[in-house]
Formats: sequence, structure tokens, C-alpha cells
Amino acid sequence: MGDWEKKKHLINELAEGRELAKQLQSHLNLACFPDETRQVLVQKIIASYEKALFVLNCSTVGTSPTPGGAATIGIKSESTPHLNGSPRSDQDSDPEHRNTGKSNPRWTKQVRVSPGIGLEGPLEDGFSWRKYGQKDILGAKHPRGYYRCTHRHVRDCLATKQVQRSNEDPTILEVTYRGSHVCNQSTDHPSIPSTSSPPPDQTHQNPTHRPPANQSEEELLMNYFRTGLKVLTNDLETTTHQVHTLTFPSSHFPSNSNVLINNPKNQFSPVQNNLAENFAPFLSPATSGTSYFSASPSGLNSFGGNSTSYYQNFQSDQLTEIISSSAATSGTNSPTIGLDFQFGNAGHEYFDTHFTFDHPHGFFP
DNA sequence: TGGATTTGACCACT
DNA sequence: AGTGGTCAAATCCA
Repeated sequence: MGDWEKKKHLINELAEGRELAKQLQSHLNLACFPDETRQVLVQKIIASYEKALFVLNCSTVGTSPTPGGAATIGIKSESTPHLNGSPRSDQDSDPEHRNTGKSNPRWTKQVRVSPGIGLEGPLEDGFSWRKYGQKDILGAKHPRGYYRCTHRHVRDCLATKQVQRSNEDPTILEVTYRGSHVCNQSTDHPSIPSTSSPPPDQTHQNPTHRPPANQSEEELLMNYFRTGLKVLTNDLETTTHQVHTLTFPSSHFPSNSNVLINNPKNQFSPVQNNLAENFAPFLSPATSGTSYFSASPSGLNSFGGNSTSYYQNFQSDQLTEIISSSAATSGTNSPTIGLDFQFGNAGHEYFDTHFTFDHPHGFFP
């Protein structure tokens, strides 16, 4: 077993440990009254794993013999339960490049669903998908489903997604989105945001998949949040006690600090007020419980420093900063960033999503 | 009956 | 040759 193999296994182990810690965290949330101390402890455990994974990723990125971009492998190893413990040759080879001859944005969202949820995963992501194929993947216990936008032919929308259930944890679905929606589904689903296209920055590099001109990048990013959180909202319809968790992985920040905000009676802090404003559709003010997140100090400034909305700061400053710091630390032009969104509640069901954005080199300034 | 799903076949790539 | 992605005919279903 080579050095890379050892590191890979270590990364997998750490990733699993982090997932377990997150599960423990969700179980702790079952208590009638959230224990702040325990929450902080769990959060530190998770942050520790994040740091360790980040260090490992930095040490392995650029040395991986895996085809198709080591950065992608590294980042995904951090939180992705690999299907068979080996790098996925298919997705990393990016068939879109083969088919179209040009780069196509791709981003992956890991979604943890309750065991009762169907195989298709987060069906309600604001878009209508039509399944066009299913295939058994080598080393995967579960088949991979292939979906494309229902309006592919009508509106020439080339967005596709793949849904793959994890081997290790069947409750984890890895949803890989490809291409941007050029169809504006807000007209079809008034209650649903207009789009859940790939990260807004992708539109810079992919003019052929540019979203409607009247859609701002802020709207696009907000839709990412809405997309995942909408799943949560649906799930929470059956629950009475709720705990919302927004986790921004410390692995993507140069330094880390954790912030725990107890919200016993809808008393939102300035940070939460900011969040509440911008996540109003899904972060219900009627919710009582604990909302917390981890972010860098600079991230906190963006959250509560002024009246500028969170996502605007994040999109224009933080996102770039994440990429810059990641690339600088790893010593590579990492084409991948990740965002974790963990949506927990006091019940047994919860969703835990991880976003991995792949984009062409030179995508960000 | 029209749209969605299933599934075997085909193609591109390594 | 092996594998993943897509196509398209058959089938299902509301």
C-alpha cells in the first residue's frame, strides 16, 4: 500500500468519524433542552475532523495519481463516503468534456435523508427532472440514476443530475448536478425559486449555460440555499421541535472559530437576524431551538458586521476568499470548493447536505 | 392518451 | 475490453 493509499484510507476514516460526530450531534438535539456545552463539544469534534481532513487534503492534492484533477478527489474525500473506497474514475473524467468538447460546470450535493425517503433522493429541488437512465456502477451497491431537465427539448435546457446512494451509508445520497438550468421554472412553480443552477460564478465561465439575464448571482446563490432547505422544510412539516444547523466547514477557511447561538425563544442575534432575513423562506422565525454555525472570523464579519446581506458578502467576498485560501494552502489551482449545509431537527429525520462545486480552471479571478 | 419510467443497446473514452 | 453516459423502444400509470 503506497503513501497515497494510506492517506486515502486515513481521509476516509476521518470522514467517517466526522459523520458519526454529526450524527451524535443530531442525537443530542433530541434532548428537550439543548445543552450548549455538549453542542460546543460536538462542534469542536467536527471542526477537528474538518481541520485534519483539510491538512490531509492539502498534503495529498497534487500528489494523487488519480486522473481528472486531484483537487476534486481531495475535497470530496473529505466528506464523501466513496462508493468503493477508490477514486471514481467516471465523474472525474468528466464525460461532459467528452460529449461537448467544452467544460461544463458540475457540482455535487450530498444529502442525508431518512431511511424512508425514496431512492430518488431530494426530488423537490425546485426543478422537474425526468429520469432517462439507470445503471449499475462498478463497486457500487446501488444503481446510479440519471436525470435530465424535463424541459430539455422544449427550452433546450441541458441541466442533468445523477443520484447515487452511498455504499457505507444508504441514507446518504450523492447528487451530482451538471450544466445550468436555462429554463426559468419560476413560471411553472410560482412557489419555488426560479432556479437551482450551479454556483453563480459558473455563469462567468460558461456563457453557453448562462442563466436568464434578469437573474442576479445573488438570486442564484440564494437558490442553492433554498434548494437544500426546501427539503428540510418539507421534512419538518411533521415535527414540532426543530433545530436548524448551518455549518460552514472550517476546512475551507484559513482559520476557524465556532459560534454557537442559542435561540431559546426566537430571540435572533444580529447574526441570526441577518440569516433570518435572507433565509426567511426556510429559517422559520417561529422555530425555537438552537441555531449555530462555524465560520472564520471574516465570515462572521460578513454575517453580522453590517446591513449588507449575508449572501451578498459570501458570494462576492467569501466565495472568492475560500477559493483563494484553498488554492494558496494547497499549492494548486484547486477547481473545487465545498459547502456543508446540515439541517437538523429534534426528530429522527434530518438532512445533511454537502455541496462540492467543480468548475474549470481559471473560473474564479 | 400523453407523459414518465424502465431497460437493453449503443457510443465514447481509457 | 471494460466502464460510464446516453438513447430509444417498450412499458407503466394517472
